[in-house]
Amino acid sequence: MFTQTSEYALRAVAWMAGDSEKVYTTGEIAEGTKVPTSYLSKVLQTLARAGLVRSQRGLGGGFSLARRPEELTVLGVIEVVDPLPRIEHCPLGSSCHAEGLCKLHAALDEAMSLVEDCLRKATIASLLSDLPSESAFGLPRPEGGTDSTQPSEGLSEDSKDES
Amino acid sequence: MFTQTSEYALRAVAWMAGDSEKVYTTGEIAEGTKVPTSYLSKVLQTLARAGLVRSQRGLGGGFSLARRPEELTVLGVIEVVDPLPRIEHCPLGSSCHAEGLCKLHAALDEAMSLVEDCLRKATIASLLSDLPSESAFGLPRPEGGTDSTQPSEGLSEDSKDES
DNA sequence: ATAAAACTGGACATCCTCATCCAGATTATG
DNA sequence: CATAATCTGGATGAGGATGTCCAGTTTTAT
Repeated sequence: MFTQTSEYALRAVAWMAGDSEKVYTTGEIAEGTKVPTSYLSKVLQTLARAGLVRSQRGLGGGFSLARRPEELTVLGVIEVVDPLPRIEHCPLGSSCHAEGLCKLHAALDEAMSLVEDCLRKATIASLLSDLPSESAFGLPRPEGGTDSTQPSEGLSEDSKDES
Repeated sequence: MFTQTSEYALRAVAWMAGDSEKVYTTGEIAEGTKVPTSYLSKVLQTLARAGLVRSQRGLGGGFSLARRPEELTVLGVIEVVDPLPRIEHCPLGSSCHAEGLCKLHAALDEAMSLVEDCLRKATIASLLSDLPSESAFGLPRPEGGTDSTQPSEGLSEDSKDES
């Protein structure tokens, strides 16, 4: 359904969101997510090029989330590494005089749109423990639940440079 | 999202449902659905083994639907050729002490379940013209929406041998 | 400056999906 | 029976997704 690569990317982002400010090395993320280290390296590069994570070379370097977990969605990560293949028009084109084929593809694409809607609503922040008793990690989870910040994924850059 | 093979199988079934009693040769189905003939041959074999279509060798032989279009669902065809990969449990298993990973996979699987629900409701019959003025095919579409006829897909055989 | 840590990017290996081809088996027709 | 039509099933190959490896570059610490 989703590609392995997408799933790896999501594991990495979700895991890094556990401490969304920290800088992790590839090896740390690989160990925490059980993703093959050298392959994860490629996936992280893709995420970095898309601006979802920041990369820092050299001693003490690594990867860190470029946005707050509330601003990241499951769909946004997927779209960066392996976009869902929407069916724009019947693959048989103009020659589709066949009975059900256009409707078939419309039905398949409708299912795809349900997936998109569902995963667009799922922010990375929503994946972290929302059980109030579970805040044993010192993470000052941004209060207020689904707050004012709109999950915006497609932006290539924004000017929030708080470093 | 869905595999090419699933999509081919669905094209074949949907196309054959245009005249659900007729016997089609592989070549006819391939031409009508724009699926590579020799690959379609494999796909039809899979459908035949699963009992969704009947195969008949020899001169005058070919493939025909083994069930009425109202009894076939999009999901049923998919499950036969390339089942949707549901995520039963977190792939990280017992070592998943990570924050969001279990919830991540739960979210992904929830999306999958939406797809299943959506495609289970979509019968092959529903892909044929359902414009009420368009009932030119003598198909008494099961009135009343979700009616009594249960789309039952997984059966390996049933005793409705009306030939 | 030097060394160590860490990402970057290209080359390469492996596996699976998609696709083709063909010899063989089955069936209808004359 | 002989022939043609048709499915069956195995061998084979192309291409992409997945995964590995390593030399090169950047950065920090001493």
